Amino acid sequence: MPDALAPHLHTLPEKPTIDGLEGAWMARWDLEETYRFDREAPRERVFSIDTPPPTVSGSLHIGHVFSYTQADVIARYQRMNGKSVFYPMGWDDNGLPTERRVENFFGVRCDPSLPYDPGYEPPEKPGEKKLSVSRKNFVELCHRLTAADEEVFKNLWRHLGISIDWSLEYSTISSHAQAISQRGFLEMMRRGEVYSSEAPTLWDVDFRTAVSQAELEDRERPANYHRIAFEKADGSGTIEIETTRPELLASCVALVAHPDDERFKPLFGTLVVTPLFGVEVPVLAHELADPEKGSGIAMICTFGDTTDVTWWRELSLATRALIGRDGRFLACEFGSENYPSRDVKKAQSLYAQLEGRTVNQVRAAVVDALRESGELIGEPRPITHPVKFYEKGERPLEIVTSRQWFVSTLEHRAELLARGEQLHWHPDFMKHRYKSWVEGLNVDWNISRQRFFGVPFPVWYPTDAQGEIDFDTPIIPDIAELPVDPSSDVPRGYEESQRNAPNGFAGDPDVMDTWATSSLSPQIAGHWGTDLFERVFPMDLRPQAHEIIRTWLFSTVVRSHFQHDSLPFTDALISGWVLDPDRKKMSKSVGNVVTPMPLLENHGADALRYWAASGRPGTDTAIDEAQMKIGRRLAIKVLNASKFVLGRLEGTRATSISDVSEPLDLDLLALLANLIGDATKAFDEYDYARALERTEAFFWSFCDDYLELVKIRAYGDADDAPTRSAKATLAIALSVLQRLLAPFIPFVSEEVWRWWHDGSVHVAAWPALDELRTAPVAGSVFATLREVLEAVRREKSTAKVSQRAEVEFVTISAPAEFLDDVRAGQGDLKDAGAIRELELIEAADVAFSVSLVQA
RNA sequence: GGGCGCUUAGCUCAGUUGGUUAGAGCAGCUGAUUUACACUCAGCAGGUCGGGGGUUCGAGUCCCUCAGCGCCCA
Repeated sequence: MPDALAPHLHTLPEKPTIDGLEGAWMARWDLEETYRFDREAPRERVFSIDTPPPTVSGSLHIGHVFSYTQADVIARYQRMNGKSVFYPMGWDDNGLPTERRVENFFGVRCDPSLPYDPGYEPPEKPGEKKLSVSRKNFVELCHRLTAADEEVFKNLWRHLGISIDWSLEYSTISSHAQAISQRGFLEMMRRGEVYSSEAPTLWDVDFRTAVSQAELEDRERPANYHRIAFEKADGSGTIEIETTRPELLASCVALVAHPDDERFKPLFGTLVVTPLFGVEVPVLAHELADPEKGSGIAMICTFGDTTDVTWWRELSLATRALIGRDGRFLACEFGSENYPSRDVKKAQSLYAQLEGRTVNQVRAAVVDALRESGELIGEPRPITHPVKFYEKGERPLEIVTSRQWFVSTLEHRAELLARGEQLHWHPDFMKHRYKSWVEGLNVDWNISRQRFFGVPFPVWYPTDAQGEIDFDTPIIPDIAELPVDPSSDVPRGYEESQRNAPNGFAGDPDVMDTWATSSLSPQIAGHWGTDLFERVFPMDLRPQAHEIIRTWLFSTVVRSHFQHDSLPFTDALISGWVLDPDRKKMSKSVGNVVTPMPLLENHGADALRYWAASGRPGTDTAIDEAQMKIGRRLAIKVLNASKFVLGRLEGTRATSISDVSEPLDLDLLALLANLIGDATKAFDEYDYARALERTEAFFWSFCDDYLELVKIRAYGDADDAPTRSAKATLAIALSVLQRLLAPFIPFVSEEVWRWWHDGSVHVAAWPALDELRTAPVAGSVFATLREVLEAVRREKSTAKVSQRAEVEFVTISAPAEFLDDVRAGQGDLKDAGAIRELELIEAADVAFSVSLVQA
């Protein structure tokens, strides 16, 4: 920049305003392709960002502004730093949230058994009762609605000035993303990192799908302890257990107590008989039985909770699963091999009343029956305890046995922990979230969902002569054929007529978990398989919120570890939460969710960005409109100060750094050099908030003190050395400050930059120390002059006169060095303070005496 | 139960490897007022740095302990 400052001033506006800047610059950036990624840039000149693809079916909220601004500030810094920034935007549009939104928006429901209707149009308004549509029609409606939702999000990012290269836009349900997901799956299959198995799985009975460990949450729920008597098989008495789930009595396969529990030691290996159903079950020992809980001995049912699954597996117990996929009790026949009973007739007649009913209904019926038979001891005792829910669900999860695809994570736990150590976390302490999650994994990652709008598994299965599916020898397509939809595509060597027929084939009916797709965001955005991928992978930065460390971050690390033997990104920038103004977490149920658009309209994009960039990485931050107003004030100040400085430069010969000669000016440049060093270091450490804070403080002091000191000198009728020194310094400082502020307040920065430059500030070079060619050590002239000026201002304030009021003389008693500084800038000081005379007296301590001109 | 973070002025937050008298902004109060900016400027006031103990010449900062708030994992 630098050597020829004030080259060609464009016209300065008479009355500059920040209103309307957004629309104008948004359009101009599009036109000039300011944020376009240079496809030819070599890897070392690329800065690639693994942008979080938002779920467009979720509501837009202020958290998006917060987190995406923090990433954008880094992107803009890197771009100015000479990097070609790979900054794509993706939309995570598949999955349950979209399905649910489509169901409500159009008033439809997916019924996969229906045939496709090519001319289908949903009703104008959703009716009372949901209309059933085919799977393909349903998926089409999902595409239609997400396309509209994406526009809303895109509009916000553009208004916020997020410097996305929109030519890199992707969606996780596109055909490209499906092909990548399916390829990723097939390669894991080839390497033996996925497997399918029929196993007890956590199941949401409303959504009728399996869910993974990462999607669980514990909720405190009221329940009742029921004390129930089991008769010993030899008739020698009873054992009392306590359970919160008496409805599962018919599923009971054993009782269990801790191996060291003296109360039950003599009973281990003996049999007891379940009440009501008369089934003989063993009494067993296992460490997971908690002697403190209930009566110290528990009933194992298949399956009441995940501990039951562990017991069932480790103790090799019978399976008496009675809850179906819809949460209702299945049929069963007492007296059959798996359901023996001492009193088949009694058991069957009771169970006949339970079959087909819900969990709550069965619980009530069983408790009544126990009360009647006298086997319920006392009355149910209310407690509250944590119950596992699907995070988006409304009823407790059940455990249902079904066939699912799993990714083997447990056996790779140590490697995955090592990856977490290898990753650079910002802030560093966020790595504990990852660590404790990986350490707490207890099941492999279930990636199958029994849903519709998602990436299908690229797998078919042969059927035998009886039409039974052989899951052990799946039929898979070639990579080149992807994406495939096994529910409509036919595997090689088969014909459509053989679908679900004996000696034919069957397509895998499930779709992948959304995280199984979005965990490939680097591969999808970077076009895995092309040279682009080599230029952007591993990504330089993964910006994201902390609540999805266990899902998105973890799953991306897993996929990259398996596929590329590397981390998917070197650095993770973890944003905090946005809290409501009362520092409460925002949530839909509380109704305190804040939408960004009104704030954006009221305060402007630069103001919102200022607030967001003031929040340090990982720190939860309350919505603070006062802070936004300060950002707006800063933007306005930048506008006015720029106009003032550039007005001084108008019509003068171009200045250069070699014109800077006055001690005050040299000092300012040295301080500016310090600022550049601080801000650059802070950015390199992802501490953008610190860079902002330093730059902002400098800028205000530049305006209130430096400008005040030199404004008269800079007027200079004569084009003499002191005047040229001031003008050169003003030009350099303005140029540097505009660039340092550009990542934070891009709209106003661009506006003022273009008053005197042709290109965009956002692709201008980040300020470098060698632009200033000045002594790295700042002197004290500026600080000294400021101190004297403050004393003069204080005197005038106390006297309640104008700051422009004249001062007869100022007596300064101070050490020699201080007086030298004053002498070095006494002309500026007299101008700024309207001081007639300075009297300098050498003394040990600094003291001032200010005499105002009497009115 | 294990872990992480936070606790500094009325509010929101800085405070780097321990080092002068703990800082900023906002709010408050007192003023100023046409030559960049009222979307302005100046000044003032406001803090036993959550409690207790320790290390040190010296602690907001390091160690121990207790408490409160928030979150993560089980």
